[in-house]
Amino acid sequence: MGAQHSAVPELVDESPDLWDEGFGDAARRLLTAGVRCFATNGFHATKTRDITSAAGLSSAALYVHFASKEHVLFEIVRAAHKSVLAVVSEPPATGDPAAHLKSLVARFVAWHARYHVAGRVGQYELSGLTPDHYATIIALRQQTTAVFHEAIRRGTRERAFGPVDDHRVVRAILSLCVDLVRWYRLDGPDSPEEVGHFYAELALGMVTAAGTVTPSGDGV
Amino acid sequence: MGAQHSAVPELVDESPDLWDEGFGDAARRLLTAGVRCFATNGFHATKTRDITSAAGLSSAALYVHFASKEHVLFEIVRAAHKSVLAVVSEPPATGDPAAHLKSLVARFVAWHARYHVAGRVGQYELSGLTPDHYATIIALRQQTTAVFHEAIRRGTRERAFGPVDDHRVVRAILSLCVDLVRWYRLDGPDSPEEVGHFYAELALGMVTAAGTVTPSGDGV
DNA sequence: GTCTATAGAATGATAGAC
DNA sequence: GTCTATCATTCTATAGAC
Repeated sequence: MGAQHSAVPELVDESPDLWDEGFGDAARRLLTAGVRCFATNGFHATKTRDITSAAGLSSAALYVHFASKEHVLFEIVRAAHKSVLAVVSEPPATGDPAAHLKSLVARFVAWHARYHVAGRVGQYELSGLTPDHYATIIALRQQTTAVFHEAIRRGTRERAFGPVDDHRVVRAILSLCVDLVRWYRLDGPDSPEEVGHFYAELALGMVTAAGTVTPSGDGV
Repeated sequence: MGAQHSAVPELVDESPDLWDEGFGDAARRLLTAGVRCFATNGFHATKTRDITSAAGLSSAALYVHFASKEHVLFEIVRAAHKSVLAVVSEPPATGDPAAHLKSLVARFVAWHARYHVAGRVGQYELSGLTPDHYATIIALRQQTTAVFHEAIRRGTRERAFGPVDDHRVVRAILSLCVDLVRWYRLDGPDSPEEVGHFYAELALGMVTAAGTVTPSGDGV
């Protein structure tokens, strides 16, 4: 009952590597193989032999480059979250709050489209991490979330957005943007940048037209 | 390295059972225990003993009620998807396309909030299913998706919505609504119905104000 | 239907040669 | 650094008593 009987479709992944310069060639091949395996079948369903054979190595070779299977997962998840944080931390081209938010969302979404395979692992395989590694990832994720909070707060402060609920809107935008790793395909009709622009407009709509609903209450 | 060392936080789940009337008391306890285990640690990380001990039974008792661990997963996922389909299939109270869509989204979101634990399993553990069972679930999911497509198409047909891209908007709305199972807590500030109403407004904003972006193009 | 005991298979990680 | 061989463990599922 291994990966060979998997019901989930194969993934197309032509995205560039995310790995640190410090990794050698064999280690990078193991990480690349690990992403594919973990994204398709999950961390616990992936056998160390699945990773090593996909990387063209024997089963023992993994332990020359990584302390354990969990360390392979950790390096993948950390690289993904560091890459996302770097992308959202780029200064936007303009000072307008609406354009600022749109630029932020477009970059965030384009990343998740291009790296949708690594994005799945980074979002859905966190339960395979040790508590220490899990805490490290959550800290990185909070830095990314903080960038969105600041963009929203700035828009409301400068009266560019409606009186939206900060936390609810940020959660909604992040949900919208992250979930596309579940369905996006690089061989589909839309490029990562096209999806990014489309979702940027949707996000702006959340903080202007429909986002101006009164916080709490019974929703009437 | 079992569930006892898990890094992920405990889940609060006070939602009613989803199980068919055909299941006896022990089988229902096993399904309820299975949902918690699968949602917290994933299908493959969950051992049959985790489920049976949480249900107050010996490890062999599982096989009296289910053919395998995978069958427990399948019954859980099927029950969740059937319940969702029933909820979105309820006829809305009004004939207005905007109110129709809002009612649909509100019900869909309230379900995912109330059953967020089962919702996680239904969305993120599908790779644990056999190909046959996977196909059964995908068929159920497509019926639910079709309800959203029809609601959007009706709004554009009757000029109540902007000229939105059908598939892109449906995917965006479903992403927004489904992803909340990753973060929603029943002991948080918002009730399932409150989140449902809030997200209904966001979804309406997607098909009116910001949704009227030109399909495809370079996004300018 | 539930239990104890265990068969049988698979897996993460290691030993040691080259 | 890579390999072959294997250990020690863990886990699903079954056998058979009550």
